[in-house]
Amino acid sequence: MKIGELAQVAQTTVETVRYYEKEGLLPETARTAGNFRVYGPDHLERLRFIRNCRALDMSHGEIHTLLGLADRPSEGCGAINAVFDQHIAHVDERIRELSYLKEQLAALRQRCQTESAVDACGILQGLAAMEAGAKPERHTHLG
Amino acid sequence: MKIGELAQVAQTTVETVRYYEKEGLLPETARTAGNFRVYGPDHLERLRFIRNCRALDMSHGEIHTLLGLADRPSEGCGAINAVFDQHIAHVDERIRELSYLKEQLAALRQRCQTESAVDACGILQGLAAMEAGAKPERHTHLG
DNA sequence: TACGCAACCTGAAGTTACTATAGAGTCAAG
DNA sequence: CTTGACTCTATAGTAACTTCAGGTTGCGTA
Repeated sequence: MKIGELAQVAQTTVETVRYYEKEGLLPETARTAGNFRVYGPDHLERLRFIRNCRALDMSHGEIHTLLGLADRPSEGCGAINAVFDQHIAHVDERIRELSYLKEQLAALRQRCQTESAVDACGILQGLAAMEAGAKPERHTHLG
Repeated sequence: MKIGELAQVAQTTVETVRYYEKEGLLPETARTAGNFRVYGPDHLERLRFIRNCRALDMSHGEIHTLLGLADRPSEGCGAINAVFDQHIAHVDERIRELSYLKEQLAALRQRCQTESAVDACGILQGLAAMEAGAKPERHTHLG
């Protein structure tokens, strides 16, 4: 099949497929006489794998590692589990960060329940007065 | 004061300050004879405000809107509350998304508790078999 | 056979909020 | 007068794409 069909059955876009090829997540394919990319079932399976990893918010680096490990079946899956566990830790940490943000936001929101004048707006006052301190280091690639 | 001191007291970096100026979040300043930027207390207050908004993961767009509203005190703070509420909704939505991800990840992780061979690794099988479907539309700028 | 149109090709630029680097100028102290 | 810290501008890099410009290919049809 050609790239358009591949993209469609894998629920993604043509541009994304070409991008994955350029990034080395998908291998370069054979071409037709007219220079169109030709794909088979293996490519589809790999693309589905990648899209599923992305749906779980894994980074390209993590996916690349996973694909490499899957291609070397001799090594057992301990390393795979490790990548996975680390990713779960990333998600957990981001959830904790956002929950903390939500608390702060809720506290600020409390400060302006009425349609008052801007000078008296508790939210603006709060935003000006907050002491944020240095930003915490990122341990996750999740935004 | 000069840019280094400003950055230090606002807990950020010189590069970030210059970047905010270029983006229009901070106004252009007066310069010394030697072309160094000169800042006063107003600049510091505005920079602190911006950093606090960023600590709450607001986008530059949101901050720009907020600053604009704060500069026009006539209009009351209803619009400010609206920006704020929408941002809270963003954070909420992202927490829900990540919680769902976490469930899926935990379910996959269940499938490989042992140090088995890669061929039998339940995680890889799960990643290949998942039906992710089209990616949900983003209603938030949070990653 | 010629035409139109959808699908394909490459390469480059835009997105967000910075961070990092290069190369040059300024200024106060010793 | 030199050293070193600080500042300046402009440019490129980050992640994971998306968008765009400008040009082929290939199929259906008149």
